[in-house]
Amino acid sequence: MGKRVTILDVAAEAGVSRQTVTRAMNDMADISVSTRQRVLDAADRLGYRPSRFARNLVTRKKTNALGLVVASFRNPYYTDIAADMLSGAAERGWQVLLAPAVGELSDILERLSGQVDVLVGHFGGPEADLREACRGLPVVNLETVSTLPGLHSVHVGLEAGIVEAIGALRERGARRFGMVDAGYSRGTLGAYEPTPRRGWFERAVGDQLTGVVVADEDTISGGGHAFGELLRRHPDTDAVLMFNDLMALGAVQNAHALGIDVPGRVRIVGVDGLSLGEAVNPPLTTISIDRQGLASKTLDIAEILAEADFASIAPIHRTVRTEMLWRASA
Amino acid sequence: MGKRVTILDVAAEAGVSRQTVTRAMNDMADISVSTRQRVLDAADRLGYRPSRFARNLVTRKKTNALGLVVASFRNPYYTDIAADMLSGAAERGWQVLLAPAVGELSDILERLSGQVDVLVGHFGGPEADLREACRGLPVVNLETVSTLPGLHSVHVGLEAGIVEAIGALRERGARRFGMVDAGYSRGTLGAYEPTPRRGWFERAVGDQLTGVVVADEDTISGGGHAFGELLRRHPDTDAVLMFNDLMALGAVQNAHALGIDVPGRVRIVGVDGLSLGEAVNPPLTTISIDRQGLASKTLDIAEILAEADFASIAPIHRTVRTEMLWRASA
DNA sequence: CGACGTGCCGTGAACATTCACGGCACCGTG
DNA sequence: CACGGTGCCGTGAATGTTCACGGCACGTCG
Repeated sequence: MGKRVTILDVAAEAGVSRQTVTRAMNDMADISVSTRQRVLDAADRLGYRPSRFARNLVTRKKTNALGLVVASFRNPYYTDIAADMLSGAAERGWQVLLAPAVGELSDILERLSGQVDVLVGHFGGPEADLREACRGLPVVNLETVSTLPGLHSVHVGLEAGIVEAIGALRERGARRFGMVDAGYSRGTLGAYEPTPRRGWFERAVGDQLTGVVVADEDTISGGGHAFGELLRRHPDTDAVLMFNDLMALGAVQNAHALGIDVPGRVRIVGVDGLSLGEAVNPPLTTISIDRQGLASKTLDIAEILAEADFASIAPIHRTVRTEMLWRASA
Repeated sequence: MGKRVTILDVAAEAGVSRQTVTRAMNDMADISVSTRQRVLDAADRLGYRPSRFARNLVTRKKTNALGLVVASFRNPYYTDIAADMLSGAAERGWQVLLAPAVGELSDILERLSGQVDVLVGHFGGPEADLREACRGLPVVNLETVSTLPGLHSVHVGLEAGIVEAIGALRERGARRFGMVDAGYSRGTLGAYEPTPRRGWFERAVGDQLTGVVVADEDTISGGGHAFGELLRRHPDTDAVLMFNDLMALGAVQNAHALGIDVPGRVRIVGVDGLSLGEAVNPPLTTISIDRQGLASKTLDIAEILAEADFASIAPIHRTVRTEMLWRASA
């Protein structure tokens, strides 16, 4: 049951041929007004809707589809990127299929792989797994430089941004640096692995490091708690780099609750450049990531991949810059 | 150029038949290991990827696709809904195609209509337009009761929530009520049309109304400014309903900047139930909307629509309840 | 030696639609 | 009447893949 109603059913119902139904449905010429109406009525009566597969199969309009795996919908950073990706894709005539990053990577790819032409997302896991999971499907890895063939990437030049931020903080008098890192559960549960930005931070501050606290959660409250913990353990800290803006928001919030003057006693810097940072007191200073550039560069790569023969294509890598956004928290 | 590489090309390259290529690609039985490898190599060499259209055409697995039009990516309320919709859809084996609500409605629908089975979104415009724009495509209208056939809806019982909130505020001593409404540019640019929730609010407060200010922007800062304006014009206001949480965040923020005690002098209540409300000082009291319920009910309807014959189906309407979330701002 | 099962592979059909082309009736014109 | 043009409609072909089935070679067993 649930037999699909095809164009032939409509044709029979209206007493015409397939082609005439097509003409009626697609507002084409060579059909009389009465016939068109009769066909339309029949289609309506039967609830006919052309199969999108059969249609796209024959009129291969090359309507490209891009599969976007969103790391988290609870962090505006990712939804901003998704938004930019969506509007950019619409401009270029691309379709976007979205999937949340829940469950096993292989499951997600399983769902998407048959439906899209290019896969895009923040894939943290091992490259080999990723490459294996989607054989033949080109992948654009966001914020992760990949080396395997078939894996392209858009990288964020955050290291330079951190160096710049630390330098500027020094000019403003900061001498004792601390950081709140995010828990990176890559693989085994609860296993903490330092994030790349922690390494860049530690290299930048050198011996002026007071300490690093790893937050339990990649959230506002998680960042707030970790910030409090950091200052409890290292009270002499006078500048803190928060893993991202969301957590930095919690830090500013918690500093206010603890009666810690920002930026008087502690300067707080986030990463991302969320506009949400303007809504807090004091407004958040942040290393802003050009999310729009990230999206457009990704789409550039996607377009190249769609055009090319895919067989003979070397990994493409692009980089977006960061920019200091001095507000008031640092 | 750009000639698509089909299964026949791979078959020729590997010196086998179509079916053998299928067997190799889909990990099927009845194929020797060496042949499979040879086919896989050939496919890799040619960059072959099966046409998703042809595949889905023949194995009509009924992989339903849902078109989701997201009103705004800058408001967590909508991204929350999208997130719930996405994960719910994944569980039910649905595909989700996302489109941002930019440009003309007809353009958006034009892009999506050929690709999806059901359309879902916050469509504000006139029903007739909507109905016309997607003939034959079932639509689930979010937060708007629709009357035309083919237009189903999930409605939020916000009126009851507002009544409950006002009652509770009265019990807490509030006597002078104000509201910040959102500018609703439906149709002509800049034309303000009162939102439904303004009407519900005014009916609930009766003669205890001090005033209503319409915000320029549906944002944090827009809400903050409007809140300030409201208190400037009606200093005796002791309770304010903000159009949504995002704007309420701005109100709390601005109250702090203006030295207005919350909830001491003014009680502030938002609408939506965003977790973001916890991150501000004082935490935001809000009329929480069950976004997850909204998403799941929407998917329920979508499933019914996908099963049914569509022809003989009456408009389906569901309602989600609201729940007061007492935090500290009221 | 013949019958039968099994591993491996290939061919016709089907999926639902659109495109290209051809046909039929009708009308007007020379 | 012959001819060409036009409005309307229908038939073969094509799209790229999978499913159902059939065939061939080889080995085993009675």
